[in-house]
Amino acid sequence: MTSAIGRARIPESFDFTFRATGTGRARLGRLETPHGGIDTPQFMPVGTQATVKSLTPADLRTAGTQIILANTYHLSLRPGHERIARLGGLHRFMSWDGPILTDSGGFQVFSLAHLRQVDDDGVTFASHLDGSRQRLTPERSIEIQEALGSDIAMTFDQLVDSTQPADEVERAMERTHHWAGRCLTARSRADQALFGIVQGGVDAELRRQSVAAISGLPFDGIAVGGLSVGESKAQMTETLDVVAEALGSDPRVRYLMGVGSPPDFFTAVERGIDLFDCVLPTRVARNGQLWTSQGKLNLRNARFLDEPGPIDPACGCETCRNHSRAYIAHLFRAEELLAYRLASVHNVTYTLDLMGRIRGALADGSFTSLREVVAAQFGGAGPESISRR
RNA sequence: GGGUAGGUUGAGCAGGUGGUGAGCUCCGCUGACUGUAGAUCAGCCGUCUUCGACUGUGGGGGUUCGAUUCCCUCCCUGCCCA
Repeated sequence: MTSAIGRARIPESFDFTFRATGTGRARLGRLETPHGGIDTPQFMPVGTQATVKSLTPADLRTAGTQIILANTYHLSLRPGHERIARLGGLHRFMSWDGPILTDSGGFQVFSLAHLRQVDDDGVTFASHLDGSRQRLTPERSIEIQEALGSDIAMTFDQLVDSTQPADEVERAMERTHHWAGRCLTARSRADQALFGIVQGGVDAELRRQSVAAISGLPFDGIAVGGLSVGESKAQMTETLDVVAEALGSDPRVRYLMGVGSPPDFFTAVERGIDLFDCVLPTRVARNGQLWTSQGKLNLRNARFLDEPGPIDPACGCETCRNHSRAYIAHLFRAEELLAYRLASVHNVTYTLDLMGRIRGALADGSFTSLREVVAAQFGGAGPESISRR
């Protein structure tokens, strides 16, 4: 094998083909991986700890899942990536034989900010489980992801929220660029793709610099990170415009990390995004919020206790075929575990169905009207800004 | 029948031994959630004309400038004894 950093081609078992659709920069594509193909635009349910919370692999399959996301940081702490490797790798461990993308732990640099210290070489965490000192570097992240055996690994990056001063955003971006090169050097598996991550906050010039730096490296895909972390919708849209313009005709698959809501998908697909992941569909499901052809429902609201119909008459998921709103509302009140599964089954199905509808609309030219329908259901363009605790 | 401990806002409690009881936890109502330390978090949760005001400590009466507190009486509940 040639040195990893010099390899410009996607690993042998990977392939991404796409075609322009005539709708903005939107593309229709197909990404092949060792564990199966992915139709794009596509959404990846998040299974941080080797499980999409409350769902079985069979549930995921039935919902139409083509690829899931799992997490380097969490799995390295528990049960440990070496243990997962000994048990045959992540696919066998969790009994999911479809494609898996692993996040690098970079997001935890952001979400666990109060438990870590960043330096130019890497990040030291105090484990959220037992406080023990944990070191994550680009090399270490790749080592863990290779042990897990995901189909797609992500580079270790640093993201900052939009409230940070400009020099802090720039410094995190430059670290991300250095770390990107180190990740490429560290990779050793030919059956695992590696995606670079563009950072730069909401500053157009920094984003252009970051696109130039990351797209100039031989990554198998390009991710856009550092969005949906507190900036306004307008800022996210503008940043996606800048990134799309800067990427130009780059043929690699494009992944917008951590997005999103139904209206967000349209914003991003129009700007050339092929892949999404987000905890939103599964997290809000566990908190009683169900996404439907009539918009968002909060099943904790009293009125649902007396409604005999399904969550969404337009949905064919297990939940909607078999259970009433009244029943699910009852399960939430009683804190019965089935509530979480039924709600998650529905929201994942809704989200993946929506992706399918988006692909269909791109194919037949009805994207714009679909976007308007969904925007009407979900309150226009959604919240003015993306909040975060 | 005798004794004893109690009765505080839907429930369970805290507090208060003469000087402004609306405090907590449930329940309930509503909202939030965007590369998951999240089956979580936040607000509200007696009434009203809600930056404030009023009402409320089982019922009634008394003492007092002032009573949840002291006195009388009645009602209700738990436990013990007959």
